[in-house]
Amino acid sequence: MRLQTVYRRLFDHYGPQQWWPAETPFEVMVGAVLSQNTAWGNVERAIANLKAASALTPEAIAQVDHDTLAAWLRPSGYFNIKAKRLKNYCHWYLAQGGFAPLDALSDKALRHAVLSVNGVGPETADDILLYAFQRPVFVIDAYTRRIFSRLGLIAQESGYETLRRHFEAGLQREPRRVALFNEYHALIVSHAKEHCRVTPRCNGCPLRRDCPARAVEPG
DNA sequence: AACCAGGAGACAT
DNA sequence: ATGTCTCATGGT
Repeated sequence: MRLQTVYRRLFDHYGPQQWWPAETPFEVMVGAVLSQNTAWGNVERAIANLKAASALTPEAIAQVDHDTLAAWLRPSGYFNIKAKRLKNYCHWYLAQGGFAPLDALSDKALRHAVLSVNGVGPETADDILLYAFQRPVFVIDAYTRRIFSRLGLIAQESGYETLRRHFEAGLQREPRRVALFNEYHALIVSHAKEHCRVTPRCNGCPLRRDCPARAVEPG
């Protein structure tokens, strides 16, 4: 089955997703770090804390002391390490001069720059590139691996870069790649939450005709 | 009451 | 290059 076919089925079933759920590019960046291996609802609580403290700015996060920041981040889990990572990111972001100078970089240069921040790995970097900078990178996450390996379209043991290139190459000829990659990743997350968790819930799954996992829970 | 959630880094091998 | 640990809250 082609990647385009999976996309069409997901879109027809779930509709447009309107991602990323954030009001500004900087909020996307913060959410990208806080969402590492964490349920999104918990991320929202932490971001609400930052907003309530008027601290959802790179300056505020860079300047506040560790314990205060960690307390705001508490609901999103890993609050000590995420406080460090967020501070790392904000110090770097301010040192670069903020959004505009970074936005002037090429896709490749920007990705390399964002990845240089300690605490920003490949998925977090690609969240930031796609959803904050509108660059055509395909985000790979645990859901993507799970769904497409269950469909038999990828090997589960493939590394991040291998998978990213596979998706980007498979969708190379599509028009409006940024909008497509944006919507595709969001649809993957919505689909995983409803039907493709660790223990699959295949009843009503729009991909079940082609998914071997349906045998686990006949639907 | 285990299991899971929109990962990444440090470290050893 | 690849495998194992750690980090931690909140919902199911």
